[in-house]
Amino acid sequence: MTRRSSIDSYRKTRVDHASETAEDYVEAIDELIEQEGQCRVTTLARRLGISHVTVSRTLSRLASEDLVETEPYRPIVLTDKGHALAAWARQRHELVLNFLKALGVPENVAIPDAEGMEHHCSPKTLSAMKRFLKETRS
Amino acid sequence: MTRRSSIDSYRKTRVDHASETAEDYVEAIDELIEQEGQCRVTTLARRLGISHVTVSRTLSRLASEDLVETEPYRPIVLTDKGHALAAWARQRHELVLNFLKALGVPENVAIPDAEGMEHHCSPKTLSAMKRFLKETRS
DNA sequence: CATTTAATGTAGCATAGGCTACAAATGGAG
DNA sequence: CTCCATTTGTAGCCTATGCTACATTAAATG
Ligand SMILES: [Mn+2]
Ligand SMILES: [Mn+2]
Ligand SMILES: [Mn+2]
Ligand SMILES: [Mn+2]
Repeated sequence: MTRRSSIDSYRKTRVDHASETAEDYVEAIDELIEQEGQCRVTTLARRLGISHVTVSRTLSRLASEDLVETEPYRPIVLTDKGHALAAWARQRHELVLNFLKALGVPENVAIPDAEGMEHHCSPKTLSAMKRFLKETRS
Repeated sequence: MTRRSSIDSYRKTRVDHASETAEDYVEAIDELIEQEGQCRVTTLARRLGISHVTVSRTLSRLASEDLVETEPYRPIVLTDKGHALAAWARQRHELVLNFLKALGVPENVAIPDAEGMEHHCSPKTLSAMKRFLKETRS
């Protein structure tokens, strides 16, 4: 039994990053549909702070992964799978953000930090955060 | 004043990721030098769980950023700048890990999660973690 | 010291995600 | 309906980071 913990940690982080784009996209799409009734490529690009070209290409990949459905010049639609992922990602994001705020991190720092941290929180870490929130609230 | 918070959060996360490789490399190099007296390409590749080819190429970039010094077939050396970054990264990593453990996350989950989360923790988030550790210890 | 093994480097390929410049489609105003 | 502004798509470029296959250098071993 060699020390393979570090290897596994780095691997896990790479895996987290591989799913990060998909999670952030479906999350943003879901929110935009909720807020504006539909999600267009340009709107999404503005929200993510990147060019519409990158968004368009990434959406093709997400479509091939059965997370979104796209038709030329039409609004972006989430598949059932995409919607489920979005719901999960939104819950997790909210939890991590609320946790940081409860820990005493100012909101203007907690918001950007949560955006990155959320993708690296395993179920047990999320549980610990929930526990902390419950204890703090009482 | 439009809602540009999301844009900035995504941007910040992309910036975090851009420095992540450098941070993890110098951190691992520093630890390997401490543990084994020197750091070789192969050893580093084993530790990171990637091929020696990727390590070798990435080291060229880090050398151009004045973080490491490399000579063909020689051990990897950290520059002063690289060593300073390593010291900072190690401190931060340890803090995040200890924080997660103090929060009640089992070590076998805290270790991999900390590896990714560390890169997204702003100074104020780190301060909040330190505060929590102090309060918990007492 | 010759030979084999291990370490390192190099060539070349792939994917993901940035970009600008330009082309084409859509939809609304006149 | 025509024309123009906006949206979307496409071509083509870049960097970072993964890989395998192979070449070369260094080190160990008999
Ligand atoms: Mn995110
Ligand atoms: Mn990350
Ligand atoms: Mn680290
Ligand atoms: Mn790390």
